[in-house]
Amino acid sequence: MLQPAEIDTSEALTERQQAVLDAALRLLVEEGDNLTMTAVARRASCSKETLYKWFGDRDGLLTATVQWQASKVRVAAVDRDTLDLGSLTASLERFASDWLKVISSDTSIALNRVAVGHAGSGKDDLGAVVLQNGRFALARRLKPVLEAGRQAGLLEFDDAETAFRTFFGLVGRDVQIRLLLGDRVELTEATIGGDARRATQQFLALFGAKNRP
Amino acid sequence: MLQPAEIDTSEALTERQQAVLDAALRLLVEEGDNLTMTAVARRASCSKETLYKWFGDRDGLLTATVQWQASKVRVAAVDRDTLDLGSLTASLERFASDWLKVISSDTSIALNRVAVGHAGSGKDDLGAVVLQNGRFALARRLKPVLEAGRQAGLLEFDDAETAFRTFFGLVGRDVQIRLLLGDRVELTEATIGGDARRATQQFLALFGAKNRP
DNA sequence: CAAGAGGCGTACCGTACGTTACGGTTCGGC
DNA sequence: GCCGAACCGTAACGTACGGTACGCCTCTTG
Repeated sequence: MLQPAEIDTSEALTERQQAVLDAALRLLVEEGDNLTMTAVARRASCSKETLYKWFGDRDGLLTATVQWQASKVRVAAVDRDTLDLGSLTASLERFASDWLKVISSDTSIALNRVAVGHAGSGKDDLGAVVLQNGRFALARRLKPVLEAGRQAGLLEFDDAETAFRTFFGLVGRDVQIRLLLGDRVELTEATIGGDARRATQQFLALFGAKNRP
Repeated sequence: MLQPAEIDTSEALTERQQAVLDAALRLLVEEGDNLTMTAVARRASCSKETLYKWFGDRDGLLTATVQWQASKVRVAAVDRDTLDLGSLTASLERFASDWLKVISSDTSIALNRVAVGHAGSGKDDLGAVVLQNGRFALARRLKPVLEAGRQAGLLEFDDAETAFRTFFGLVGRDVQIRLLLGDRVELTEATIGGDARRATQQFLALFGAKNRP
């Protein structure tokens, strides 16, 4: 397991700095890891000296960019006052659909690509950041729902982590690795919805309580 | 979908050339994508000129290395003369276990990392090569087993591709992306075996025929 | 043994890019 | 209106690395 790498999203970012990071982000999506500091400066209409003053060096800029994007995708957790099979199903489908939308987005693909590329040559911890705000953030948001489902007698499982990982696998399947490797998987709004429903039904078939309350 | 990118594994590789590629492979595992031609030459005890003569340029060397590794992991397909639930289960577990072993190996992680890094900046087609010899090769080997299971009345599904992708998801779950991003997932022989059994049971629960023959 | 090919080691070139330095401009505060 | 700080644009520096050239060695072939 990696370090918590807790992100304090605020960190006092100026409007201007956020704009610069947005520019860097757009450039990252277009150019991948071979963006240059000069290009970022030009795109953001700022000087390189400012970039170095604000972010230290190239790696600093990259991590700041990744964290900045991460701070934007924070999705609201689902409310669970009245929990019946219908609302549980809806929640799971919503999570699945949101997740598929995220991992198939241009920015997510670009960010994961550079993070994967940087992992191993342990210069920075982009991988940890992406992991924390991707896979682990999803787990943190979904597990309460699973626990609530178990409390309500709708789900049966021993370990929430294992249940979550199964759901994760049923939803994502081969999509993320294929996208990262450059395969153009067709993911329209419709197929995402269908996949979300299918994954949810499969999950319920595996972990749904046999005798409902 | 990417181009077929059919690999002719032989391509007349000299013993010496294979040795050079092995050196490059080892270096790739150690250094990641920032290996230099000089380092490869030194490690392989050959001159850079030879590298360029044999492989054209850096990308050529990389693709040759990836293909060379790919040509080594070709796993034998399972025989299926007597197909009952026991042998089908064993086959599936074996596939799952082999697959987990592959994706958690150092070389696979390194290769996937550089392929992911290169995808998008469409210089070469490392992503296609890795995909063909990874995810798609697995599908080609596993689908006949699934079809045979259906023929024998042990499995029920409409689309073999969909069934395969579900199996893929149940086996891999979050393992590959976590490994690629640098998370140190604990994957001992024992846990791999357990995961393979669990995934297989879940798959059978979802796609096993209700009334066995 | 002579000739030539293939290959090793190394020096070298060109370039791209990270990083730094500097002059000019805007802008808020006195 | 003046001062200093922040910042823009750009030029300059240093280095790392992809790619090439060349001299020397070794081994095969006639």
